[in-house]
Amino acid sequence: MPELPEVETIRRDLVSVVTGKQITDVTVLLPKMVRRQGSQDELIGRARGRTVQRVRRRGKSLLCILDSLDVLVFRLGMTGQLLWSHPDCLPDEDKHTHVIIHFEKGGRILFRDIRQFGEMYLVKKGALEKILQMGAEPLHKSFTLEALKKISSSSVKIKHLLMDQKKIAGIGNIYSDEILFEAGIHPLKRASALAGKELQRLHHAIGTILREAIACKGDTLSDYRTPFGEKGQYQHFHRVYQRGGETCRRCPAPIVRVKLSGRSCHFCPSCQK
DNA sequence: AGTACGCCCTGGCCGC
DNA sequence: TGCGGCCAGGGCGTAC
Repeated sequence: MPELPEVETIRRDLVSVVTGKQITDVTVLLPKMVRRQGSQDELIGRARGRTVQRVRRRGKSLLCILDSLDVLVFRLGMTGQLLWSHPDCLPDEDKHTHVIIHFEKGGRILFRDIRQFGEMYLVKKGALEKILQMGAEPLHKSFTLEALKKISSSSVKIKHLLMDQKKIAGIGNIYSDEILFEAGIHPLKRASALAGKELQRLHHAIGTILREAIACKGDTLSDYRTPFGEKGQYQHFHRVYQRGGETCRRCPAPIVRVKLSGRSCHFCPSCQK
């Protein structure tokens, strides 16, 4: 479940190996992973021979900006991985490897995805924001308390608001639970009902939790790996996520788990009001 | 406008 | 040992 901290970790690793490198070919093993293109051949044709100028991230999407000003977009869904493979350092492709980006001198990015919820596509740089339709970048300096206040005017549950990619980009089920615990806010509370102090705590918690998780190289509950095959470490620091029934880290109450439109939601009923 | 649910999909886990 | 059934859920489409 790569969320912002995991994708940011992937980005930081990939920057060092693909920046300035030429894409020599693209192998598509599972065509449905390539979306929005007229055909997979169109994507292959436009990517082949181009050089990666920059590797960026927007929300949970990883972006490779090519010298043609085409952008190669990867969305990893639940179980997507971008693994760096080189003649001197495995891994090799397997049945879950759906696309391979070949680089000069033998380097490859393997796009693996066990559940196949991910996707990739190529888009003109100028059309990127319109197609992504993403909200604020929570770690960007433009994401001020005022910006959060504006977003929070709706009456949706705050847990849903945090996970709404059109409002705030990059937060998923794990980090929304962790952020709300850190802020001491009940996940079912209406966004518009949050007091000024609560919004302040929420704004602070978003930055704190996401930065903490990036420092841990993300969260490996099952499938997530960095491009170099490392696991993240943030799972060892969960306050609430997947701790249903266990004791709260701040008080004697047990962590509660509820279902919220098909998603699990964890919180401390005593610390989060 | 908000909410719920099914769909896509695989592997892990449980009970028999 | 194996097999059916259920669960996990990001994002999207649809229904209420």
